[in-house]
Amino acid sequence: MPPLRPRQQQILDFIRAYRADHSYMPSVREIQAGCAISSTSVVDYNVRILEREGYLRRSPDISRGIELVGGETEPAVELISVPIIGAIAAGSPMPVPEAAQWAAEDVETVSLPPELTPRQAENLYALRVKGYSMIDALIDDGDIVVLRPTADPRDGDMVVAWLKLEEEATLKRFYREGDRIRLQPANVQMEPIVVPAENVEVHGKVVAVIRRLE
Amino acid sequence: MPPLRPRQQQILDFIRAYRADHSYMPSVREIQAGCAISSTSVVDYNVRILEREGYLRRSPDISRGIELVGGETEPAVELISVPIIGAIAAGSPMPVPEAAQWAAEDVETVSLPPELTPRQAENLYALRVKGYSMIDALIDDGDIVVLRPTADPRDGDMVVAWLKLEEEATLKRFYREGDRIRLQPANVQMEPIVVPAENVEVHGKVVAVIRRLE
DNA sequence: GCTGGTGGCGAACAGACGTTCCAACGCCAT
DNA sequence: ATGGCGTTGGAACGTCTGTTCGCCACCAGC
Repeated sequence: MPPLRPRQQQILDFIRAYRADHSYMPSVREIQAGCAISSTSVVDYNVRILEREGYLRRSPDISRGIELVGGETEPAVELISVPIIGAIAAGSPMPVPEAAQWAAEDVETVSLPPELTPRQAENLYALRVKGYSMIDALIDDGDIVVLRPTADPRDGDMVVAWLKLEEEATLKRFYREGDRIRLQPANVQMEPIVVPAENVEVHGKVVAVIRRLE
Repeated sequence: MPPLRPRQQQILDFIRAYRADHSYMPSVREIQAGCAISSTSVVDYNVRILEREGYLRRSPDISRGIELVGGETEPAVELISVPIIGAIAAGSPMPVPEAAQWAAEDVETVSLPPELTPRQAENLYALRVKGYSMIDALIDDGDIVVLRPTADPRDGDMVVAWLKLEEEATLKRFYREGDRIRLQPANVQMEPIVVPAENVEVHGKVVAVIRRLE
């Protein structure tokens, strides 16, 4: 980006400052007054340059339709809220994500920062881990695992698997091996388990793990 | 707050949905079209009620001057940004947080959601874990550990400890035992190590661990 | 019946607002 | 000078947009 002219920098600063006080963007005439410019056309002229240089975007013919392109435009859309719909523990029945639970008001939620948000962020849900049965997946008691529903995971994905016979939920890396499935602990020191495909029910794949200490 | 009429709920939902797609607020006529209302006066009538009930605020005579009153006006204060000032691995020198690094522009950062933010959130920094040497603390290669500087941790805190003799950084729970210090792995199956206090340098305590898969 | 309150409808008004056009100014190389 | 170029000023145009006003449908209570 080439350096901005004083006028353009002034206008950009004004827009940023305006945003701190209002939830909407300034109009051309407010920018004019705020920067002591004598004509709206000068504002339009310079805003047009700012748009060309990539500092902001405009929606034509829409009042106050300026958008700052920098990160701080809409943090709300970047911080997605994920419901913690239950707990997961070996031997306990697996909570299944149901749309009915999502709407409930009293469900605890975690917010995912942008860095943790997966590309496909729909229908995410979270589970709180109870006990130490997931320790071979490097998951501690109390950790939050964020999941995306998948019935058909790819090899190497970390999935939450329900072993029907053993009636046990487990968190492992998933590998298909013919008609059997190898579930590999994340901890390299530990041995994998291999089970028939029909004994495994994959509920979702892990997209993030969050541990809060202190 | 009294329950909203269907029309008002519909309008409120539309405004919230609109907000996800645009950085500006909808005009009365856009609400009209989006809610299949045949007159702008109906929109005005119901928006006026929504304002009276406290669901939103309006700036008179200002285009698109609706503001949602709900929490998402200033999410910036809830989402704190933590710099990732380096990597941590056994045998490599410990990165020390320095103010100089914080201001640097090219430092990668993580954002902590409100749920992860500790009560005392000042001078936080983060390290990216390299290798599998922290696996007994349930920390995987690539994990992000968020730290708060502490020279004097309390028993049971998970700390970043630098073993001077071994020239090794490690992540363990910290217990004082007379003039020695016991460093207890988070993984209960593993044995603690006990070292003289003068051989240990505590750099910070872990307040969160973030693991991103996929 | 009459009445008042609620909610919807359509049209019109007035101001807010983006956009355009043209003249003029300073600056610099020709 | 002379002309091109970037920038400013002033004004007007046309649309966008909030607001208002009158009218109607429905319903409950008198």
